[in-house]
Amino acid sequence: MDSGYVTLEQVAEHAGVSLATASRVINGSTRQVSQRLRDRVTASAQELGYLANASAQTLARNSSSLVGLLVHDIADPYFSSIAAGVTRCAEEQGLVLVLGSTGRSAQKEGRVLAALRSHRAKAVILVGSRSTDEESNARLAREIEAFRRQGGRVACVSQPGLPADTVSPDNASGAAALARHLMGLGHRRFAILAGPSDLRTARERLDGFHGALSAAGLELDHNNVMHGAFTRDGGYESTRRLMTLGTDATCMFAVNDVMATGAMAALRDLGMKVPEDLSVAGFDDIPTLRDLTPALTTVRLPLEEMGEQAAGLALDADHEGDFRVVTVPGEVVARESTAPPTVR
Amino acid sequence: MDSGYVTLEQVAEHAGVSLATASRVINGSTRQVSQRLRDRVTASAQELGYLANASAQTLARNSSSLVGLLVHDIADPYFSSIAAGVTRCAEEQGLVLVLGSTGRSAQKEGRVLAALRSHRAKAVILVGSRSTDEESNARLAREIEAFRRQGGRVACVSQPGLPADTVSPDNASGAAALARHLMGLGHRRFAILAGPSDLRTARERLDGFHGALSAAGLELDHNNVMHGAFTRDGGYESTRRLMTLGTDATCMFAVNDVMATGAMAALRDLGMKVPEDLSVAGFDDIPTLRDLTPALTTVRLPLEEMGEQAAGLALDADHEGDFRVVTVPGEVVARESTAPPTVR
DNA sequence: CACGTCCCGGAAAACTCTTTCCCAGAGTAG
DNA sequence: CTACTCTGGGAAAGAGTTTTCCGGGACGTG
Repeated sequence: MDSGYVTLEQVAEHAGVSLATASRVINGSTRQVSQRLRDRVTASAQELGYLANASAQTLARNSSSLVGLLVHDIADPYFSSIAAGVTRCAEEQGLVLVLGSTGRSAQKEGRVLAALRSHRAKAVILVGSRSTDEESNARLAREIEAFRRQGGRVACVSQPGLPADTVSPDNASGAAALARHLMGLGHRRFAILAGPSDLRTARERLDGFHGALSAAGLELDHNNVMHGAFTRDGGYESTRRLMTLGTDATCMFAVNDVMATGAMAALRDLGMKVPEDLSVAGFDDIPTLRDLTPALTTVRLPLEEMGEQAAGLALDADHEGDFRVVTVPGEVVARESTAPPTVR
Repeated sequence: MDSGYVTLEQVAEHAGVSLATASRVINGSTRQVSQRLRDRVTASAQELGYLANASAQTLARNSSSLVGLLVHDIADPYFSSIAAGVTRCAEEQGLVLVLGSTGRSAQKEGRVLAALRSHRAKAVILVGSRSTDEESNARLAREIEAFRRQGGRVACVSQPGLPADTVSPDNASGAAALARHLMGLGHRRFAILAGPSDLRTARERLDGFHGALSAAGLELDHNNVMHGAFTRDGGYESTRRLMTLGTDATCMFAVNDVMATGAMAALRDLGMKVPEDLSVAGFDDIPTLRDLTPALTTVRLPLEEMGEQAAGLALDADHEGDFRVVTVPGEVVARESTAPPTVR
């Protein structure tokens, strides 16, 4: 019961070959090794219970098997769904996933990125849109460049515009399609829970929705657009505020499902019925939230697949050219939370 | 604009000191370095943009700043909540979190554990109960031992009985308290969605609930205990099965919230009203599921805190004695999904 | 003033791999 | 039969840190 480590040198000695040969057998390099020695080495490794020292390998190869995943909040089902896709993909390739939860802090993000660089991570996947603040985006772009210069690959989800491969939902089109669907039900006056005004994803969904209304000749009353946090509680708060101020809307669009969840809770607390008193629609189609009642009309995004795709982009080593952008369409899913407006 | 790396040697040269001195300054070893040299080194490091090579450090120190977190499924809100707590704690200590999603496969679990060993991870946190299968538990125990022999620390959440520090919810007491609460409402005949029969957590909750019923002189009809998957769909399926077979229960206990969610969906699809036709209670109090209607009566567990506590146990370096067990009490939260039984 | 002690700087070994370079032997073409 | 090319094995040079060990100077004591 030795408590120490078995090194490759010990394996080599046990097998009666040189260190070089042992290394070539264990990691399957380009060089050939005769079947005889090959068997001897694998048998010895097996017998001694050899486990390679990952840091030594990383040091020697100057490249590790680590892959980074940066999300804002892993407890948010939006991110955890994407994370599940990334995990699956990383595991398939025998890579080790490093999870960073940044809480939307650019500083934390920088720290994690530096740690990944310091570990010579093979790739990093940045999930979730940053602010539209030019300066912090520029800093992020620089960090990405530094990462890439060191031989790492970078992919983003939901953050187009960065110097990296990107998987991005078509927020504008999805929101526009949703708007058209809702207009088709007969709605003419909308309220929007628009999330933070400087968040790219929120902004695109708002603009897409707004654009479709305009195209149909409808105005969007400024008083009906509420900005607030991109969370369940943000949706709750914004809705209460909206209702306190009063609104003539017959339908409310929350730019993501968790905000819509908060909205429905607020309406319930206010004694309003969805969809009878007000229709509510969201965006994302978070799996865990599909069991809400009334079931939420929303725009479905294949979150897990998006995670897988991003991982695929980041790990597809032999691509060198321009940055690829995969646009993921959203699909309107009509459920019970929306209905034709009640005639008053 | 060099595309390469800055090494400590370059920093040392730039500062006009030896490699040893530079190392002592940068990582703050036990040895003293004069203020003068200290300043010179930090200035040089700053100026050159030095970033330590983590694998070289790991190799030299034989210990890394990696911490592993093993969950069954990161998309499950139970695990992602706990993960959020662990992440926070790890980040505070400047550690890098490695996420492994095992999908309840002992084999995958073994692979991730080996990877962590190979990286000389400082600690690993195993979340979620394994099966009650003796053999796979023994194998896991051996892996844990191997990990610890290499100097790593181990903590578990919800998996007592392993040779490691443990944070464990008091499943039996929580379920018993819930049972008493439901009996207090007037229920006498219960149905139970019991999850997999070989899953420790599920079993404990079932036994705790059952025990409280027995203590009150109530029988639990075997036909009213449904085993099935520990998931939303498992809950859905089990409920449909139960209803097809027919039941005299007035109240249903699902051993976790996600199963309860599936149960409520199934009841809705069958045209039954909760709680009028049947009361439903769950366990865990998953934050994302708090907005279900009717709101779910459940047993609240402080999931994020549990994650933090586990991380705390695993990272509290100067504890050497026996395995510590932190038992986390659950608190019954009465909501709308349960009500006194309707007199028929 | 001689001697021991302390403090701090540097040289070099150690950590465990990968990979380059060299070499011996076998096979092949002329 | 010579000269050349392959093939596969081994020695050794890295990769970037940490840490041990050694030594020189300052300081205090007798």
